[in-house]
Amino acid sequence: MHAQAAPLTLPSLREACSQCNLRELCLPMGLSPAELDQLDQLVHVRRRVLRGQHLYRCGDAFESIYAIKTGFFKTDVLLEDGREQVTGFQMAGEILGLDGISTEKHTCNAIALEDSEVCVIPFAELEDYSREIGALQHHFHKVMSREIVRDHGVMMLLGIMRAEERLAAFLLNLSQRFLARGYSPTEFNLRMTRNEIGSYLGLKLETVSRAFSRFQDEGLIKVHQKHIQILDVDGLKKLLSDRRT
Amino acid sequence: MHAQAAPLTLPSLREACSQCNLRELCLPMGLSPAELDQLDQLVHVRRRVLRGQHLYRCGDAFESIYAIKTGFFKTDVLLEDGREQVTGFQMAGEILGLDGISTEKHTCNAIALEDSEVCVIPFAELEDYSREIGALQHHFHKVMSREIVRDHGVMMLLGIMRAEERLAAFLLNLSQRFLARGYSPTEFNLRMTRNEIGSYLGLKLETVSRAFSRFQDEGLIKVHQKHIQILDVDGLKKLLSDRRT
DNA sequence: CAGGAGCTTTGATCTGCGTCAACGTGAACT
DNA sequence: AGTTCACGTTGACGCAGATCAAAGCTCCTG
Repeated sequence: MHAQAAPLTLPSLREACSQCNLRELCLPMGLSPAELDQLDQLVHVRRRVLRGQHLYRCGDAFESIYAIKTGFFKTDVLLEDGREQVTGFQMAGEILGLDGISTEKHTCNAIALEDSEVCVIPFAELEDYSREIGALQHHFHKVMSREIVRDHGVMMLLGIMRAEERLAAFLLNLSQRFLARGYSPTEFNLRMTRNEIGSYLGLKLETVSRAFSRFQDEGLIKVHQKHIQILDVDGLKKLLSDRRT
Repeated sequence: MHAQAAPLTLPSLREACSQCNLRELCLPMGLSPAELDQLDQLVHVRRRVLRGQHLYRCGDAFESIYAIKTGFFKTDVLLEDGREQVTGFQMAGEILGLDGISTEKHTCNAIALEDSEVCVIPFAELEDYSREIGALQHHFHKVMSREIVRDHGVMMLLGIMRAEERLAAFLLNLSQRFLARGYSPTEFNLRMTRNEIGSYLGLKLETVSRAFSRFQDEGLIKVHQKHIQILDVDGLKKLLSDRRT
């Protein structure tokens, strides 16, 4: 079927949830120290996924969800004719695989955009722990709900925004997520190609490229290939609210 | 704030989950009779929502999710400038309000498209019962996951399909859902306007209207105002696969 | 049953983004 | 240092769907 990195059993608990610096962004958010110790039992396998490799594919049996420890992913759905809809970009602390719960098969592909490492969370066990730890149960529900809200945001992008609004919203969203992870919100490297951005935003790569150039001409950002510097956050935000009728 | 129908305490258990004819579509799906009896304790308020009224609004505090007992809803997000993105249409047996879990505020509006009745499911209590009834917990997770998968489908509609493909997909989706509820999959009344369909599909109402007319000219459907008759299901399906490059 | 409001249909025209094409750029090889 | 290849930029042109406009249909209300 498909090449899959060998699962990696944890040699120690040094990197267990309780010690992980992502714990306040990730699934263990808001758990007490005692509860956190319980959670350390849950995550006992980690998996390395090299750039370009699939973490899972559409149609794969669903058994686990994944928390990104390091790296960057995209999820996409492919049509028979080869067209691709990128449904999201995920970074450290975010959860992958929630789509598989409903049918017990994954319904999209998850592909690493850089060398990455994920914590494998066996779903049946997560449900067991959730029944014991109310805070975990509740937080997991929040994670799923957040994904639904995020999807609604993407629908708005795709349904009612024009090209430049979409790209501005995209940049601002990345910016915030980098900030939340302690990185610069104004200067970062894109991990995805123009084509992937376009596929996410419902645009062609040429349109994405032109919009980047336009933003640069207007002094909103500085772009050099994948390197982005945001010079005028408010200017970008204004693009979102200043919508022509 | 906003007008709200008075909650309706159940006078009897005649319409409790265990007796409800939607139980195999709705939250109680797959529960044992004993578990079903437990669930009857959970749903003790029902609410009537007249056509055009809001079940909840964006910004309202989140306390409950809702199972549609009868009727038809839309959910939407409004932009300051008045533009609307319809994020979904919901019918009997489907669950509303999952978006509110993440922030404890609703992030969209839910509006009845016909006089409707919903079962109010206090969310904190649902979580309590979920911790006791594994099958309920698991099914609730499936419901949330299904919503995520559905959203991905909408992204594909909006991101990569052309106008007629979107409308065909929309009609086929409605058709299946009516079938699952024991109604004719080939003849039904739309509860939403052309404008609402357009807003859902990322199209203008004129484009929706034209696409309906074209489908009719091609003998795929018969349309008269809100009444739809599907004459050639396979023809509609073919529209989805026969995508031009 | 007249008048009007809301929705739908249809035609004419416009435009934002897609498409096609050519060229530029940088990183990873030899 | 030169070659290659994937990715990005830019320009010219075309088209799907938006916009503008007008008229028709249905169902309400007085």
